[in-house]
Amino acid sequence: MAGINLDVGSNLDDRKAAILRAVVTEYVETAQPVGSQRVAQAPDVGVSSATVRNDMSALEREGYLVQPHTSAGRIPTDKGYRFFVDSLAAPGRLDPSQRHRVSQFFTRAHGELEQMLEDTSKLLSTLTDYAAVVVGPSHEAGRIRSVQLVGLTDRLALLVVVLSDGAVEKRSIEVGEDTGEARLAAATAHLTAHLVGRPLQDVGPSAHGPVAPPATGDARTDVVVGDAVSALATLGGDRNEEAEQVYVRGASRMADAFDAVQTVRSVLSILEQQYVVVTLLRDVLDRGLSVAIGAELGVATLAECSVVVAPFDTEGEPAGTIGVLGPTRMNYPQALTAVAVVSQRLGRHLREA
Amino acid sequence: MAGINLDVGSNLDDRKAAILRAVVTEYVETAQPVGSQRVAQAPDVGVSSATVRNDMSALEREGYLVQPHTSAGRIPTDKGYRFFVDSLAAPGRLDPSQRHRVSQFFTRAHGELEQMLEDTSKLLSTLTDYAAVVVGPSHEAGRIRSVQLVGLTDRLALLVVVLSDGAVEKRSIEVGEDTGEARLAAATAHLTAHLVGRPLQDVGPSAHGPVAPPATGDARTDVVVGDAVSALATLGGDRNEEAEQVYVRGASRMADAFDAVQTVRSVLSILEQQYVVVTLLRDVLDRGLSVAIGAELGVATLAECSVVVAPFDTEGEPAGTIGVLGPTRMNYPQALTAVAVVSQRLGRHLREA
DNA sequence: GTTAGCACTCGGTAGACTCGAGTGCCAGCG
DNA sequence: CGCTGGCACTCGAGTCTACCGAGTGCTAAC
Repeated sequence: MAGINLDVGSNLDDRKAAILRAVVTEYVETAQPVGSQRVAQAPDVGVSSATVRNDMSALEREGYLVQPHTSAGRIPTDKGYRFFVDSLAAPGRLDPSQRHRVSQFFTRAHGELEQMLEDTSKLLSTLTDYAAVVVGPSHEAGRIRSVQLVGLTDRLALLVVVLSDGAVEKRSIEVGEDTGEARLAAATAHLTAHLVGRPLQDVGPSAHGPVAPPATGDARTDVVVGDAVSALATLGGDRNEEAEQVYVRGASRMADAFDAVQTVRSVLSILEQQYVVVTLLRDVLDRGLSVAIGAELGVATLAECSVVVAPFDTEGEPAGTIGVLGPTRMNYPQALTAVAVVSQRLGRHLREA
Repeated sequence: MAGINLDVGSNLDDRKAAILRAVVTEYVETAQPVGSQRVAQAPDVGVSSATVRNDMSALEREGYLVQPHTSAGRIPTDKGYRFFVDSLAAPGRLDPSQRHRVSQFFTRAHGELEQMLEDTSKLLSTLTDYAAVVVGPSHEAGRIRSVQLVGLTDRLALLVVVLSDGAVEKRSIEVGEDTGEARLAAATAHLTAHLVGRPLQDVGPSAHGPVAPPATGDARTDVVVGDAVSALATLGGDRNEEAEQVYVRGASRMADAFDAVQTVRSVLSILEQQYVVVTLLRDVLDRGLSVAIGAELGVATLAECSVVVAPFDTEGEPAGTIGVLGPTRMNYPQALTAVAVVSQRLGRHLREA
């Protein structure tokens, strides 16, 4: 009956929670270890520094805080940040100037999806002052909407495929010298007749499983068609693996976030590996999180980084992911609202376009 | 008659030149100010350290070297690097392991131009350990090879344009709800008939100058055609300004090159502005240079950087530019050969593809 | 349970000192 | 005459010490 706060590591005293919040807030702002005195001055901590000291040493024992050295202030651990983030209310509103910027951006926005996603990444990066990532829709389920062979030179033709989601892919194929426009047109017609409407995945070099169109009756045309189908197959293959559109912007801002050049270097080099970044975001979402902090990311070189993510969707369907990568010492409330607002508006914008 | 080396700033004594070269080489390697003793040990400087000292102080007077502090070794100035670079023989050969890597790369290389250029940028970056830039061909002179309207949804169609150089561009346009496949096909046929073969630039909204196709006789089809032409016009516009394909890779390597985080930050932020990077490379080439050193770049924040560039061409025609951005303290011989070799092989590869 | 007070810790800074790499200059040598 | 060995000098970097003060943990009092 007496002890309300005997549980270790899960729930905290109201006061301890307030103290922890104060430490996080202060540390995020100043990047300096926070002392009891300063915490005692925080508005929603109505006790003396001595009391704060007691609670802080308890918080340290419970793993929420650490001291860089004896007799220095404290800084939050990953666990401390985690508590802080979990205790945040629903994302608030952006400050007016940022709201304005976001509005401007989305009312002025135009153009193709790719451009849109890239610009969104830039926007998010400037809003938060961290690196931003936007992952576009994966086309896995795309159906072929149009197939066309366009002659470029005597021996070179371009296969252009339009998928149902508006993506356009191309692949050049070599053709025999005597392949005129007529034959290309015939091949195009043949491909169109047999492949439009099918999922890209289904197309492959006949034999086993994947669909290939039947012979046309003209041997040379068949060769062209065959080459085109092979090209289509490689296209389908490519897309499954890693062909998601990824836009990482504002990586340079990571240089401000850390003062060890070595850290900057390793973080940047991660950001250059798009595949890793995508996996990272996906993992976080798969775990049902919207924030991953330090070691939670599971990447050693990102031990000092956190990620804030949100999916966006267009017509009810999940369409992609946006996220922010910053130091663990991140302004989480700000980042969370920025990510939430942008993902929402992006989805809406795409739905309307 | 007597004084052979009275000219200041242009030609140097053989010995002074050797000394300067030694300083540059040594400094590039160690990043430490170079003392007379060490220079005296260099193979092609056959004099004592005292003599070297005299020459070094002369070189300092002439602006090729500076002392960070009295009684420290010397480091090269931009002018010193410039002399060093100008005195280099024609680019040599890569070391065997790198030759191997380049060969591997180009024999295995396949796929579309864009992918090729991006990969080349990565290659160049790993070869040199600096940031690499590849600027693809600008399509300014591209002629329209194919125009096609593909229906995506009831009210959305995609305009797909193939240009003579193999580039594919798309733009979505809104259409009336009752625009069926038939009407799109009609519009496509009409556009094809009137626009294929024309330069993209020439296409515009009728009135003045630019070409627009005549009316079809069907009002609703004309609307679609009109919209498509407008979209084409914006496409042409976009491309002129900044639509060059730019691939900057290996930016993270800049973090190793400097130890001031501030410098890293500003260099990275330049690299993120593709437009600036492209302009930079173009300027260097326009000046007829293949290397620009420090202040020569004309960008204050790149005072500690140098650039090595080379154009590459496909069929005699200049097709693009590749380059490397590193610290002024750069391994110029290495970078020069890497850039030369890669630009040459890239050109050859594209010609053959 | 909270607070004021106090002794204690220890990182960071400033000053004194040393060490040594590197210089400039000079006198002597070939 | 140009090169070289020698020498006095400079000055940054590293080491050591002392000191200050922010911050702590503990204890005794409220």
